[in-house]
Amino acid sequence: MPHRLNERRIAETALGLVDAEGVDGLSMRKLAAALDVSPMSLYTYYPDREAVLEALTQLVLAEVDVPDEDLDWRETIRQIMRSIRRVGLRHPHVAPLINRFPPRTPDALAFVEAGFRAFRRAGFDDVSTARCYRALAVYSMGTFDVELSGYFDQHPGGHAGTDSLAAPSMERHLPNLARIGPALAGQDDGAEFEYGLELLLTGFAAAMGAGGSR
Amino acid sequence: MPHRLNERRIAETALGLVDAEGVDGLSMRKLAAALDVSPMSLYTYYPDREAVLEALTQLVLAEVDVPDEDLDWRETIRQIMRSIRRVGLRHPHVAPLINRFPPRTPDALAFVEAGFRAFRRAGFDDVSTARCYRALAVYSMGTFDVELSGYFDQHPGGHAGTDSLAAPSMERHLPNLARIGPALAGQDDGAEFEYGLELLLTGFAAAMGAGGSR
DNA sequence: ACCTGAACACCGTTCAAGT
DNA sequence: ACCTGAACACCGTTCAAGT
Repeated sequence: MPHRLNERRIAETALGLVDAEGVDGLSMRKLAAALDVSPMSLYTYYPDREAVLEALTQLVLAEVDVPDEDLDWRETIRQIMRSIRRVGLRHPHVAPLINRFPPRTPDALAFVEAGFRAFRRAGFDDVSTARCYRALAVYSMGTFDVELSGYFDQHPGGHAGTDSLAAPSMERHLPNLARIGPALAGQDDGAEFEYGLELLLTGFAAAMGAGGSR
Repeated sequence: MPHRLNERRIAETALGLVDAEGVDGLSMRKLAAALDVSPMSLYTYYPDREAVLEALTQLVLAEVDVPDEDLDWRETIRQIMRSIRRVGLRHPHVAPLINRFPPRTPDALAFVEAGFRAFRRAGFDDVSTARCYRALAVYSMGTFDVELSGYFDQHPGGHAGTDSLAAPSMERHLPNLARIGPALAGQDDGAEFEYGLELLLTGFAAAMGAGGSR
């Protein structure tokens, strides 16, 4: 009765390691050590390290909340998108993996199905729904990219470049960048997320009204 | 007169390796071999592998075209965004790096400055310009994520899952996903990109008219 | 300063073998 | 089937040394 290894326990332990030390901090050897087994025993359950990363991503995607069924389609999408963002903020090191591995397990697909249901209830046809889903996927992934890796923190003109030696030369050659930098650095992540989200929802609604499906 | 090593030549050779073999295919040892020097000589020019990846990304960002100055602001943004997408398609293995490393060199920042100029000419204030720029950054990065890694090709309900053994059970438990899958698989990347882009531009224009800056 | 070879501390995964 | 230890073919980077 030694170790009771199984797919789920391996994925959960791997998720803990990635949350704690980042994706690069997850090695098959460290994972095995954390489970108190030999490295090669993991290969009974997963063909390679990539499969472990995919599996741990499914666990995280399953954390996305499914809204109540009686909501307006806009509010349903808002709640799903906000929950996705919260999950990303809770697992910042997993966010890049979410952008690589689509949901696959039934638990991970629950929020996708819920979103599709909302569009259908609202009268969107399948092609329009696919189009909206794609736009929302693009938006959540892009949000992870800019928000969770401090993209604008390192962006010249933002906080980083302001008081560097290069600043005078930047004002000369890139005056607009220099002027807009502070506005970029002062952005509120949550507010910008809501702004873009409403912009998408408004666009979807307009396409609907113009004859998207009826 | 041996090797004439320098920052740029290293970055260009590294870009060639990444284009050919992917990010994982770039090792300091292989890069050194391609330049016919010892691995450690690279560390005279770059502190570590990460810095080499950042440098090669700057080279790629510098490939983005800067539109003519006499264009409408919408058309300026369209042309910049399309050029970014083309650059990503030309260097698919570099796209994930573009999502991690902001433009830093003057050449890489040229298109950013051009975009800021266009917004300014159109009367956007700095805060609105920063907001639009962020939304466009989110959009281009999300586009790279979904388009260049075949996100929807592996997505259940799309091409992959259709004729698998799990299909019947999926139709039972995730009926909307099953129905919308084909529409997702049939999407035209270019058309969807244009759709989302117009949606953003329309939203920006509406915010302007409603008193964004005047 | 620029470049080197040797070494250190790791990797993922294959293999042959055990139960 | 499940798990093991040893080995292979790599890594990035430190170090001490050369010019």
